[in-house]
Amino acid sequence: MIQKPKGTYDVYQEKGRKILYLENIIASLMEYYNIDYVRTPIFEASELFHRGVGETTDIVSKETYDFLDRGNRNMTLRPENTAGVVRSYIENKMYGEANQPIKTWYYGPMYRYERPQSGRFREFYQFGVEIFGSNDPALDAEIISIPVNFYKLLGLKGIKVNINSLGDSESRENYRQALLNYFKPHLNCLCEDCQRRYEKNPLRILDCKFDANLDIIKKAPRILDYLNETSKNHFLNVQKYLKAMNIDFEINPNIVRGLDYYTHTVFEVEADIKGFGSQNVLCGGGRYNNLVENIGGPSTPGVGFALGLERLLSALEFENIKLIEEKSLDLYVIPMSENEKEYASSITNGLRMSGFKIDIDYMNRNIKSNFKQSERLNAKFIAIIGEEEINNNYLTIKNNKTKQEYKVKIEEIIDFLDEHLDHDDDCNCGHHE
RNA sequence: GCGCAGUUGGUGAAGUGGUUAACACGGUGGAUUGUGGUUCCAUUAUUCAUGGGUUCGAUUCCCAUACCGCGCCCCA
Repeated sequence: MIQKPKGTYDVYQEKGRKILYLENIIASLMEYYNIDYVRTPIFEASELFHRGVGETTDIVSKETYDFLDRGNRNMTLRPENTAGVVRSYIENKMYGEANQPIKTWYYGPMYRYERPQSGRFREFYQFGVEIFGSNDPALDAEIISIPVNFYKLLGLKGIKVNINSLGDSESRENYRQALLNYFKPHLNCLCEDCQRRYEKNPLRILDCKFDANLDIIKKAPRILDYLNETSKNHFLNVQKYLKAMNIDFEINPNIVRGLDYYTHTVFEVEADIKGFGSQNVLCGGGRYNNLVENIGGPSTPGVGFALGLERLLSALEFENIKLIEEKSLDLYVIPMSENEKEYASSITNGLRMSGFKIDIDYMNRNIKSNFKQSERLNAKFIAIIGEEEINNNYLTIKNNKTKQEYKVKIEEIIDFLDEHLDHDDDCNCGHHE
């Protein structure tokens, strides 16, 4: 048996409908924000991610799907989409457009070679927004508002917004030095992972679950004390706008993010749901004012976020949020025998083109099984087509709920269905029978 | 990359070193030759992830591989 690759999954039936529904919500939400859709290739030159995401990040150093194409070019399946969107922004010279800032959203699969576990796949889908050309702190707040509003729209309750600031390059570098100096004499008190972090990304030490209770960690210098005046003001303003939008947040100085490109605001939205597993960060993002320049464009500020669809779906499931209604049909067509199938096909096709949801038996079931099938399909009406119906130009249509039967003339079927389907079955207003 | 636990039909699953692999749901056919959702009957895994090994014999024991699940690292 050929199996699907590790860490991937198939989408079908119920799950497929759910995902299509979410995709529609995303697209219409983005219209409200006046954000344009952007789509970039699933693979890019490997160098893009090395320069964009950062050579030293785990994502690039050990999690990418790399391959050599037939022209011996180094290619990588995108592990995230920010670098790709920035490349597209530069390559298409969007920085020159009149319409600034440039607001873009994307949705699609990302690839990371990791051990799968709860809420983590090798192929996973992200919805994200990237906005270029403005350093306005109000925009940082707008970015944070998108996932918050999206989750709210879906009815997801247990979410928590954590924000922090890494400051501009100057502040960030000062702080890094301070941390290195601070931890140097205590290195052997830290766990193995943290000793490695000391070399690679000292900010991460603060985030360690293992060492979290050590005094050295608790008393470590705090980034917020190292922000210069500009960075401090930016961060205060972001908070001001968040409050104006009524978005609850917490300042968490330990959020540093694993991607190298962040400056100023960084944030995470986590599922604050008891028992929800360890992969509880549903969304992450922040400002990246140096990224466009690093990738080779003009110095341009940017800010964005990405959220994972799989984690969102499992959070919704965990909170018992249904999203979609049960599938249903307007009419299920039952030909009595082989002789009526041609006629039944013609009726079915006509009604579909008139906007009804119709299906018909293709298993040549006996009538009893077909009635069962109509229930499985949640059909509101059943049409039985036999010799008598064909000869006399009518259909026997049965309301699957009330069991009432009607003989409906062929030319009146559309009117009949219109009339009976408009009024929902559980409407008790008494205006119609 | 590391650690732990799993893998039996369409589904949920029980089970044992030895030729019938329980039970339930679902599916199909019938009792009812054009009206079901109840009931009853029949049928539904030559096979227990894959490949090796031990054995007279393995789905059951051992090893390897694959995949799934959970955790670490990291991230969405």
